[in-house]
Parts: sequence; structure tokens; C-alpha cells
Amino acid sequence: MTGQTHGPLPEAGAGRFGEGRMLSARERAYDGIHSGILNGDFPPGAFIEEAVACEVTGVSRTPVREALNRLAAEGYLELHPRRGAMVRPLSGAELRDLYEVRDLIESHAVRAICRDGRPVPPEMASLCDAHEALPAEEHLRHVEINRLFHRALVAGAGNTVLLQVFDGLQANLTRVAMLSLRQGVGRNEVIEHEHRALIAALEAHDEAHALSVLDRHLKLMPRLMAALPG
Amino acid sequence: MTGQTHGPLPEAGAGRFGEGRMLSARERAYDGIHSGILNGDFPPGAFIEEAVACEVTGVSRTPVREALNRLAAEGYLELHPRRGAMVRPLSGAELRDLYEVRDLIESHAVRAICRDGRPVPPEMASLCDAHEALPAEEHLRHVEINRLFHRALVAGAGNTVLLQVFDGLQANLTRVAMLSLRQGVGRNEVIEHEHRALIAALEAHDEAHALSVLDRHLKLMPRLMAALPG
DNA sequence: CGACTCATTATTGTATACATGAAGTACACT
DNA sequence: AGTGTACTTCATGTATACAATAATGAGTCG
Repeated sequence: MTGQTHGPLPEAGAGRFGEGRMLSARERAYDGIHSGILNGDFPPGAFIEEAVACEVTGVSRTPVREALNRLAAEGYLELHPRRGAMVRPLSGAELRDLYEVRDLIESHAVRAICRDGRPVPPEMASLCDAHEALPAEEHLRHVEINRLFHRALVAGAGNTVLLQVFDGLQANLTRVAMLSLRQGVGRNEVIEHEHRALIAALEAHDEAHALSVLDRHLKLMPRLMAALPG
Repeated sequence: MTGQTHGPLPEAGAGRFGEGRMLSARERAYDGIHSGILNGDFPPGAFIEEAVACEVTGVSRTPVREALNRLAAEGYLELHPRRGAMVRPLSGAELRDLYEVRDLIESHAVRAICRDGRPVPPEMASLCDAHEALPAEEHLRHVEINRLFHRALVAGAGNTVLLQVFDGLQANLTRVAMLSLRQGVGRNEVIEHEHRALIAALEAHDEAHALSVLDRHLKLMPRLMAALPG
């Protein structure tokens, strides 16, 4: 396939690409398939054959299989035994559900901070600054910074399990964000303004206000994506 | 190891045990390791070597590996690259966090049912009956029925993502339940009584009452497990 | 002409061989 | 005697060979 008949080759998996550190085969498989799903090379509803994934990522079936299993656990794929791995299409209904749960989690974090008098995580402000400083066309970075902002909020609740659950949603949330990007739904100034407002309300420990800001902020996305299949 | 040098054996993995249906190697691996963790054969903090898991489950390393990955994704194990799979010890802090999240989810379901006028899932009542009819010494079945009762409540919210998240907590919740069983914390009558009260409050769409019943119910367990390490 | 059956094929499931890196041990040197 | 290093050993990571089953297509029968 890719000519990786390793045999007794002594230089094995050494510096495959001149650049940075050396990735394990599993990581390469995961990264390759993952980005393939995000950028649309593997569109929703498509079946990913192991052989194809091997060609794309340049590793053998064993690490590819582990990557597929992990991606399934993260909610990217649906594993049909003896059939293969299907890229999970996300329906409008699931999107609504997803944002309802997200709202539940982040609201809980807001309450925990305002009520229990927890400190507002300082990363929230610095991520806002980073967001502001970033050129508008750096879509991926904007998505990532936005993700980290909300993650910092949840982390502020001081509940590791809650944070884990939130991270578990990220896979599908990221997919939505990527979709919305391709539809040109970039409103970075609005987002950043609302983030600042949220920080202010949290620092004032104004629970009701913080919750209303959060609610408005989170209700934007599902409304924009209303035209989704399902 | 177990003498499964398959070679050209034509009868392959046929009816391995005379009884019921035929399990795939992966399922056998998962089941074996899973129950080993639950019943304490693999105690918290212990490292599970793949070779040992192979002996125990009677399959080769490939399906064992997939099972370990899945168990790690479910929160039973912590995978240390090049080191092995450690059974995750659950600390008192994590237990508190776990129950806080559980409370958050189930409370949301209660609100969804009471506020949106959703129907109370009929399985809740029938599971109560089953619970009542079951002999007290059937510990495992009691745990399972209790699990299904709470799962039915969450399902009643009509949010598939919420249900998935709740299922994701089950791994660790089950471990806690097993621990509490071995400590002889069985109060089936109390549990069942509270379950009935919850159903009644839900059917009356009395949100405040339902929430208070749920809260009391869920606060029992962490209190009883207060003596946990961490 | 359509539907059913059987053979073929292609893809997943499982086992194992081989490579790699880490941990422990013994030896030598200071 | 203590420490550092090299070697041995063993567990994990990766590749591939082999097995089994579901999809596909061809051929035949009604």
C-alpha cells in the first residue's frame, strides 16, 4: 500500500518528517482520521474503511483500529460490528440536545462560582485578550480559543467529573463549530463582547445576570444552525 | 498460554461453551476484565498486564487491548503509555463530584418532566414493582434495577445527549454501588419508598417537591461513603 | 422476466510475530 | 561501599498473517 513493509529496516519509525517530535502510530492514525472527519474528507454518513484509513495515515491496521475505537467513544463515529465505522451525522435534534446539556453544565458552573464565591478563573480574561488580538481569518484558532474559554468557565466550578463530561461533549461541539465556520457564521466581535460581559457578571457575583448573558450567548448557535438536516 | 494455537483449525471459535449464544472475543475480554474490576480481582491502583488479562479471558492480546481501551474510555482504567493499564482508584473527592453531576442531570430531568408536562416514564413504576418483588439477597439485581430506575428518569427528559452523558457516569456509579454493597449498606426499603415518592411528585407535576425528594435520595450515598480514601 | 441460491470477493475480527523502549540488575569503577 | 553504566529481560507498541462473515454478482430455476 504505502510501502511500509518494515522487514528488518533498522531506521524503523525514526524521523518520519524532518520537523518536530516523533508521533506514535496510534497518534498519527487518530490525528489523520480526526482531521479527515473535521474537514469533510470523511463526510457525515460515510463509512470509513480500515484499509483507506491505513493509506491516509500511513500506519497499519492495529493503530488505525484503536483510533477508530477512540473516535467512536468520543462520539465521532458509530461502530457497526462486521460492517465498519460510520461517521455519525448530527441531526438538528441532537444539536438542540447537545446545546441544552452544554447550557446545563455551564449554568451550573456559573452558579457554583457566583454562589459559593469561587474565584473567576483568570484564564477567561487572558483568553479574551488572545481572542481579541487574533486576526479574524484565523478560524481554527478562534474556535480553539472559544473552546478554551468555555472550558475554563466549567473548570472554575472545581468539579473534575463535570469537566470531564464537558470535555466529552467537545468532539461534537467542535464539529458543529467547524460546520458553522464553513457556512461563514463568524461573529467574533459579538462573541468576544459577550465573553467580557460574562466575566464582569461573574466577578460581581451577579448570578442572575451571568446566567442571562450565558443563556443568550449559548442560544445563538443552535438558532444559526437551524437549517440542519434532521 | 491457554493453548489457543488456532492454526488451521476449521471449527475455530465455534460453540466454545455449550450454553447460550456465542460471544465475540472482544466481548469476552471486556466482560472478563470488567467483572474482574467490579468484584475486586483487579483492585483499585493495580496494574493490569495484557498477558494476565489474556489468561483470564482466554483470548489473544488484540481483543484484550480493545477491551482495555474501552474500559479506559468508560473511566474504569487509566492508560499509561508504555506502562500499562491502571485500575483507577476513586477518591472521596471524585465521588462527591460524581454525585454532584448526577444530581445536576437528574434534577434537570425532573424539571423537564414537571415543567414541560412530559409524561412520567411508565418503566419507573414497573421497576419499582420489580424492586419490591425481588428477594433482598439479590444484591446485583437490586443495583441493576436501581440503575435502570434512575436511567428511566433521565430518559424521560427526552434528551438523547443527556442520557448518553448519564450512561457515561454509570461505570463509576456502578463501582461505588458495588463498594457500598460489600460494606453492607443495603437499605432497599428506604430506596424503594423514596422512588415511589418521586414518582408521585412527578405525576403531580410538583417540581419543588420532586426536587427535594430527589435531593434527599441522592445525598444518602455520598454520606454513607464518606469514609472513602482521598 | 423476476426472484432465489450459491460462489466469489472484499472487509472486518483475531492471533501472533516482531520491534521498541523501559525497568531492573549486575558489574565495574571511583 | 556507593554510584553510575551497560546489559538483560520483559511488557507494550506495531505490523501482518490468517479466519470468518457479510456484501455482491452470476447463474439458474420458476
